[in-house]
Amino acid sequence: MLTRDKTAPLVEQFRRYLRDRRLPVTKQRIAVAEVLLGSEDHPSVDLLRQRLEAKGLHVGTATLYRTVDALVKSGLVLEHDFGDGFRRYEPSTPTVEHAHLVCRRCGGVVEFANERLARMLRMTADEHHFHYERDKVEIHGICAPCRARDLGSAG
Amino acid sequence: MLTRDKTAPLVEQFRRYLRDRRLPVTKQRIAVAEVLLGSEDHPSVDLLRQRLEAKGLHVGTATLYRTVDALVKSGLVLEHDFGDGFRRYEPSTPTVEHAHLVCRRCGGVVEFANERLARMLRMTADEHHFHYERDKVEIHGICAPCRARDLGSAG
DNA sequence: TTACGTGCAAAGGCTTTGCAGTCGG
DNA sequence: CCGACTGCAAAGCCTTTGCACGTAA
Repeated sequence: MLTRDKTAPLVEQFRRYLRDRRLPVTKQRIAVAEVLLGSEDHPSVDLLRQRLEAKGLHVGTATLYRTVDALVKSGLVLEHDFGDGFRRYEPSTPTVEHAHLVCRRCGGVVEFANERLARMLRMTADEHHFHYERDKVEIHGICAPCRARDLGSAG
Repeated sequence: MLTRDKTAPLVEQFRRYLRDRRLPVTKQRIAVAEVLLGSEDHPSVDLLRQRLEAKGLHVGTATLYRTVDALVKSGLVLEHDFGDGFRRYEPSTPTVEHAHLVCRRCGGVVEFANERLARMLRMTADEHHFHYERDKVEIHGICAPCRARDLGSAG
């Protein structure tokens, strides 16, 4: 399966991360890693739980949160807060800088990459003698499908 | 007092906003509006409560949250979530586009304006057939004073 | 074996809601 | 007067913590 091909090496990296600091590689941790690192969207902890459940895997809430934390600390996963009242996560693809288009109608998130934008932000940080660590760029509004739906029904 | 001069008209706008939709102009609402619209930083609800208390004004939690909501809906106040676990607010100054530099050491927030950045984001939204409503740009890292402190104590 | 993980349930922190009493217009 | 507001307290939601038991190495 093609998806497996992309996910497996990431899970392997997580295994290494755990081994390197002499932390046990448990089935729960691997289950969470596989589901999250194999996600192509921005799932919340609750959504991850649902996906695990769907695969017949039950992982306790605390373990789920703790494992997601570990994945974030390992650098393999990015944490987001789009203002939904909960956090969302995504596998981090270190080479591609990207920001998010967040639709307030359907809650959908589309990614976009922009080199110039990234450079501009680093420059700005420099200008303010601010040590850049990371940035967050979001555009909030209505996505194309939702716009079309609006036009279809109301206009 | 000079600060008063900037705040008063904003409070007046809020009064109008309330009157326009036949909502009561209560002393609590005006108290919250004065403190929030007069803030030059990004206070949380809890900080607003402290500032009100300091002025000898007690406003119930629910009322405080509801009034802040009203101020956000009126467009006079912007809501932020910098990932502290709570929301922060600031008077919106519609003419000045600005983004935030958030220090993860001291929690301080510095604003910066960037026309080009703003234009670029609108363009990006367009390219994705996304209806732009607002954006959120944050740079996270360590601010100059905290960097200096680090260098001073750690070498 | 032993340190760390796991799951459950309880606690926490911020925010919202329900309701009796109160007040602006 | 009436509809909306206020304050308190309780509930809600996501997340973290405490603890007895289990498991990777």
